Amino acid sequence: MSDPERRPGRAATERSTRQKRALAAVLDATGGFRSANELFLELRARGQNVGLTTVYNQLRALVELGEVDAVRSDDGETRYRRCETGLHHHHLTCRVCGRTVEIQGPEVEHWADEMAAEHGYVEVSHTLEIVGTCGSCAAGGRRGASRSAG
Amino acid sequence: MSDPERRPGRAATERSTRQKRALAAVLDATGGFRSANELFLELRARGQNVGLTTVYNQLRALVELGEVDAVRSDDGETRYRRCETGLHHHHLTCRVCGRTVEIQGPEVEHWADEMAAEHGYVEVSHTLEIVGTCGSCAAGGRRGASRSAG
DNA sequence: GTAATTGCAAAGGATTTGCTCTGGT
DNA sequence: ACCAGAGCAAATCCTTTGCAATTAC
Repeated sequence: MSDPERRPGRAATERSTRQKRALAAVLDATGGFRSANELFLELRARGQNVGLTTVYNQLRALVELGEVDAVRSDDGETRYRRCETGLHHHHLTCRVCGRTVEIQGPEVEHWADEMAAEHGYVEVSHTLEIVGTCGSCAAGGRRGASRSAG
Repeated sequence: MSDPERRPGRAATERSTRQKRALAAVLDATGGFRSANELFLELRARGQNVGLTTVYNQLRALVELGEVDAVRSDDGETRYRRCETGLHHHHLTCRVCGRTVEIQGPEVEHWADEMAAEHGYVEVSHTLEIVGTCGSCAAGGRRGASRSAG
């Protein structure tokens, strides 16, 4: 009995493998968010054949460990990127170009906890997403018509 | 050939139908976000049998028309709610029994706008969801739900 | 040696599309 | 009548799971 949360066959982070190292390298090399598939492709491009399943498994493990950030994009994909800070933070995303900025708000965290406590809620967690049009996109006169087909 | 954007068989908003009215009614009745399936089930509960496909089609059309807001939740579902043109409130939801409390936070609204402005973002909107375990549920059978991040 | 890990094949779940029938105007 | 709209069935897309083979330690 080691970890009651672990299911057989699913990845954890106990042993160092070629695949884990390769994925970590790609995550390090890319500053922004990437979908699991993009990471998978990038690994191939680097000559590191890592199974898509493994990419997903590792990504999930990393998210649980808080080492990677996961965000759902409008088209249904989950995009990942290495966390810049281990702290809890939120994202400010541009609805046109997708540029994302990590922001922190102690006030918000506090407010959320306070509200929850006030109503007798415990084990609270929250999600806050801010979407807007970034300066460049707003200036470029580009309409927010990035909404094309999926 | 009237609307070049429209594909055959897909819903628009030209004719009034029983289904559209039913969906609109449910959206009106529920202040918060609901998944397509929840709306579908709610319609059934009301004795209004509307196909799930139709719910999806209408929801999509409404989102495109800007009458409904769509947000992706962490578990992969898209949740919808009628757009409110005024100050919106947030929801504090119990992860066990689903009890929901409406809360308002002028500070948060302000903070979000401030953050966005600070980074040069305009036309900002945000979504905030707080999830926890309410008093009753915490007192009763507790679960080791480890939902984090957000 | 042995449990952790990989990754193919297949399953799953949400959402969309093909297509045909229904119904609003 | 005529075409927007409804909705079943099947297809898609992203992600997870079953499980046998592989590999780190």
